[in-house]
Amino acid sequence: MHFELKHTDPQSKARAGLIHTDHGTIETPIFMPVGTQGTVKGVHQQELRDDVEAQIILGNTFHLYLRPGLEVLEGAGGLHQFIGWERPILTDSGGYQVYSLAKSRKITEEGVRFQSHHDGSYHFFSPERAIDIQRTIGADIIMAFDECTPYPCDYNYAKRSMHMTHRWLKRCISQMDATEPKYGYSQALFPIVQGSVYPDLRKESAEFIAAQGAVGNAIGGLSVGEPDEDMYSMTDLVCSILPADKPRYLMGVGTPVNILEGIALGVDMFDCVMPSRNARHGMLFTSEGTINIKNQKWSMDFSPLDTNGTAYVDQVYTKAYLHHLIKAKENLAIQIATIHNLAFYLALVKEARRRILDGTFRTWKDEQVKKLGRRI
RNA sequence: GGGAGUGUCGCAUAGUGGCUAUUGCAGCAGACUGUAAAUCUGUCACCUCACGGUAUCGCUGGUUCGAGUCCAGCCACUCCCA
Repeated sequence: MHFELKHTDPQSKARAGLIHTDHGTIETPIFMPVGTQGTVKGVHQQELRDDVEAQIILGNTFHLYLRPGLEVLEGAGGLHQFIGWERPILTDSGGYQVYSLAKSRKITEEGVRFQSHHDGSYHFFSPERAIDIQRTIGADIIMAFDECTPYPCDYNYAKRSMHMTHRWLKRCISQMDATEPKYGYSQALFPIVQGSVYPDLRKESAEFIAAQGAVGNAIGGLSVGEPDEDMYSMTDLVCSILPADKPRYLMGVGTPVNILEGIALGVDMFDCVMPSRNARHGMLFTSEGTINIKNQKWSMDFSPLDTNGTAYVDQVYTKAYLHHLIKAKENLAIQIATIHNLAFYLALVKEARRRILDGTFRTWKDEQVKKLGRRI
């Protein structure tokens, strides 16, 4: 994998580039739909490719390891083969589950013991194990095993955790060096900056991560409940330290506004469950702002889902129809809403890229931020 | 005509003498950020922005310190026998 920086916006810190992988090229800035269990919930792979126009999707090491398990994944010839997705895949290492499944795990220097929510069995994730599993899954980009700290997070805890994540990173790198890809194409390891919302910790972490010389770098531990201002200031600080010639991935972010602001600060890659999860819960992100399609007020609104939408569902289906489908708990409601939201996110970053390249990003971004944050 | 049974906030339910009438569904809203989430939370008799106030268990009486609960009459519905 290698990154080709095409242009940096002189009026902001936004960048446009290309990430070349063995499964194809990704245009940045990019949003990556989350497909934890080998599926972006509610969307067919063909729709993901042709309607959403996803260029890369995520999988999750912890969840795929628990089910279907490594035997199946290896037997299938890797995750791409297993799920019928020929474009790039990125896997999260399980570091987020250290945060989200805090009730059922125990952290030590050696690694993390998780208790399965399926059968109560115990599973130990070390940095080495996380790499081995990701070798078997076979994603193009794999993440270092880290601890995603919560918010708020005590300074001393954040500091100790960050140093442990750094030590774990060294072990991940060693394990990468000691192993080979299993399916004939290369895999790139991205390390992750931590440090909670503390500038001195973020600076130290970013410098440590930058020094590893990885082909791409990630910012973790944000969008866990902290104010947006903290997310932006930490992102800004970290981006100023991470190398400019490598892609920067802001993990778990975010709302359309978060993403535009992140792009303006120099972030190249984003992922978030928000467009897919919220779609299932009736929340639509549109060019005019967010709407809750479950609200009674849409029952007689026969206008298209999103007049400015680029996906076919935006023009073919009306708000009243989607309102009806979701109230009736029809599966099609989830499919339409998810395709819409993801297509909206992908169109947003595509337009951002175009604006960066033609020099109109900054003013366009400021206009969009005003519109997209609205509730209609 | 005779007999039996049932009436609880839109629907369905719990409640047979004691504190604020239970729960589910539907309805109306809200939340969701590297997915244990097609989930969760609130609200859901009436008035009030709210604090708070006023009611209510088919109807009317009665017994009782106290009635959704016991008694009587009436009304409605269901079932059985003619």
